[in-house]
Amino acid sequence: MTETQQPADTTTDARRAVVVPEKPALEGLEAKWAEVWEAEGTYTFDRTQPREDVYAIDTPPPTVSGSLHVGHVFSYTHPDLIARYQRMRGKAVFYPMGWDDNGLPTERRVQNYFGVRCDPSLPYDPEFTPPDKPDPKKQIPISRPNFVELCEQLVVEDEKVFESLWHTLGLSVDWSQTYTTAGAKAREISQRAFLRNFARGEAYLAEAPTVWDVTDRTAVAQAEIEAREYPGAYHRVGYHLVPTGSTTDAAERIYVETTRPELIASAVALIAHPDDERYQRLFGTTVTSPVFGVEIPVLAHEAAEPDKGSGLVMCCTFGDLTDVTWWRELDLPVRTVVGRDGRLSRETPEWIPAAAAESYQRLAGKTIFSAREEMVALLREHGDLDGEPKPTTRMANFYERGDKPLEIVSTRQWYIRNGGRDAGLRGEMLEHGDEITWLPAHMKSRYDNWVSGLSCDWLISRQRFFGIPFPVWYPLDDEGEPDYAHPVTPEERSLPVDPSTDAPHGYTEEQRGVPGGFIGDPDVMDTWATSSLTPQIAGGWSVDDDLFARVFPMDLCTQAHEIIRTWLFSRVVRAHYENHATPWSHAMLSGWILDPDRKKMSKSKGNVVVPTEILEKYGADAVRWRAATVRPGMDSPFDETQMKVGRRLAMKVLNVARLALDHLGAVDPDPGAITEPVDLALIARLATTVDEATSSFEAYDYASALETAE
RNA sequence: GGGUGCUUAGCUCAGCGGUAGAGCGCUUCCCUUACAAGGAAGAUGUCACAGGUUCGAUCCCUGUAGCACCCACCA
Repeated sequence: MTETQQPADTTTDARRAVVVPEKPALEGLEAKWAEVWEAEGTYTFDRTQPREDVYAIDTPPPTVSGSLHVGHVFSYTHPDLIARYQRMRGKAVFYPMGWDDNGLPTERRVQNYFGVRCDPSLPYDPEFTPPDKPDPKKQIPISRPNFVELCEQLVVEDEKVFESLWHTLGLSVDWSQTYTTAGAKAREISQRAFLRNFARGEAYLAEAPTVWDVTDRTAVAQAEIEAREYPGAYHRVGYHLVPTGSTTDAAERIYVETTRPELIASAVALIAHPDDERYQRLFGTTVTSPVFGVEIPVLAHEAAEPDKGSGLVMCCTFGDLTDVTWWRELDLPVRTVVGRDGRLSRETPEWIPAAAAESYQRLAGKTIFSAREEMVALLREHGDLDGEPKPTTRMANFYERGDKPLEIVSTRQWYIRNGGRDAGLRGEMLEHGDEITWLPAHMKSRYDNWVSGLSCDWLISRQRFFGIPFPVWYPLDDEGEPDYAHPVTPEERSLPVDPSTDAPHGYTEEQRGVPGGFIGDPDVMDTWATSSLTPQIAGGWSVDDDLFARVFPMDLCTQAHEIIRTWLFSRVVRAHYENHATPWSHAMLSGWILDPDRKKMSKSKGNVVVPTEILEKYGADAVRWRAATVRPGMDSPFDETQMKVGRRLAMKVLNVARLALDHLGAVDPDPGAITEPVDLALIARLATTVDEATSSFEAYDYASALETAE
């Protein structure tokens, strides 16, 4: 080939472009049809239909502050496939879309985007405008109302981006049925449901040890905890058998192995298994803690494992969840040293003897990490550390979005009963699970597994700023102390309320914070406490009961399998209380889209495929085709070479249609007009295909339906 | 430690008690205005492994291994 020659296929293409003027193309079809569907209301829900002619879908409201990857695009295609099938079957399809703009992810995004942080003690500044170039190192403190304003401003922008993507993907959503999880309707419904839970005793306020994230300074629910490996070290620490005036005496010691020596100041007991022969003689006696000389009992409890460490464990209030059990069952005192900021308290606790106050002050105000180092130094100085710390890797609980291990602190929080402390209720929750058709069926075991393993009620309050406030105030007594036992609640018709700006009935704003007056509950509901009501919010429970009666209980919920324990379960809880019903008859769980190395796509791994690019390159039909080949619950590696197959198929369908319309002319609609044996055979074959595809779709097996159709 | 799923062609996956399938990829050839292509032909598998049931097992049962995930696990 010489330099002047063109590659053969290019010349062919060029020639075609001239000869075939109207080259069929997929480009631009998404935008064109999205507009037509919108204008004609093609997917508008027909709310005149009775419940039996309606097919209602509960889809996950995507977190708008996050970013979407191609996995979302795949999983959101799945309910659309079902929606389109049900529409073809004549159902009025209720297919709303929500935006999750609530909670911590939004707060974090606002902090980073605008370079601000919320300081609730500041007054509202109506003049405030965020800096043009935010400095992430120097966040500007702003008031809570200012912060919330920025949140609301940002989520509107985010929602536009998401809606545009869903339009491009061709989801047959009824865009007049959108909701947000932080909007006025969601606030009203969330608050109403909460008030009814409270009135019926299903929601309650309790002061109790709480799993606490020191970074975000908020309580965290059991469902949001994940165990991760975390490096630590065993420290062999000596407790003194004979209380002595001086902790440096060579008194007889017994040893515990702890990874958390910084908590020795909060030790309330040493515990061994009742059958552990090594410690029989010590049960019922007291020992003194190293360095501090605090006297604590040696007790027996079955939860102590003889083969862990020395078999003798230091119970602190609180080091871990087992400590909470011991504290409760053995009636131990609370000796908190770790504060909500993750630092050891600055004041020397009152149970530390005066002689040890100086030692404690070396730890005071330090972070857990620094306090641990200092405590090790103290133990060495006192001769109470046996040998060197032995490095180990252990499992520690983390907030799923956090990067420091969770602490346990005693705080006052709102809970909703979910069966975690009530076997009867737990049984009812399991029965709801039995009523759901799980797709795939084995996903039910995750639900059963989770519900059966619940160990506490559902903690719904968060010490954050952007979220739905609890519609609750507390009266202040003559000393100005809140009376938490007698919360004041609003009338339902005044919802939604913000107790930080609204005064309760019977009080005036001047009485806020003064003795004899009131204070508002400062907390907000966790995002799951709101999204647990998506069927009620989308369906208009308590605000549009006619609509709700036509769409609830719903037919289908679709979601990712990793949020069965959070979103799916919490909706079962709320529907159980509010509607005495299982919220849907079917739950379809999507798997993950993995990268070519079979790793889950995630932003932090940097392996995400951006959906806009892939939609741009191959078109919505190609992406949808690929999504439809992935069966419910299956993980699937993203393979770009597969995209062109779907594109080719879409092109084929388009061209077949053109052939039929342009070359064969109009088809006689009268079936009797078809007499040619070949035509009849083809039509019979088509009928079989339709039958097979239909029965696949009836079983929610869109992948088989696709296979049949192809 | 408890639980779930998976293991079939180079890749992604169907399938099923009766001689192994699709798409992509690969090889060879044909065609060049419905098709950012099309058509025809072809190669490629101890159906993870080991037992058992059966006339017959890739499929059912038991066990083993590997991979993935869920739950529990802070001494």
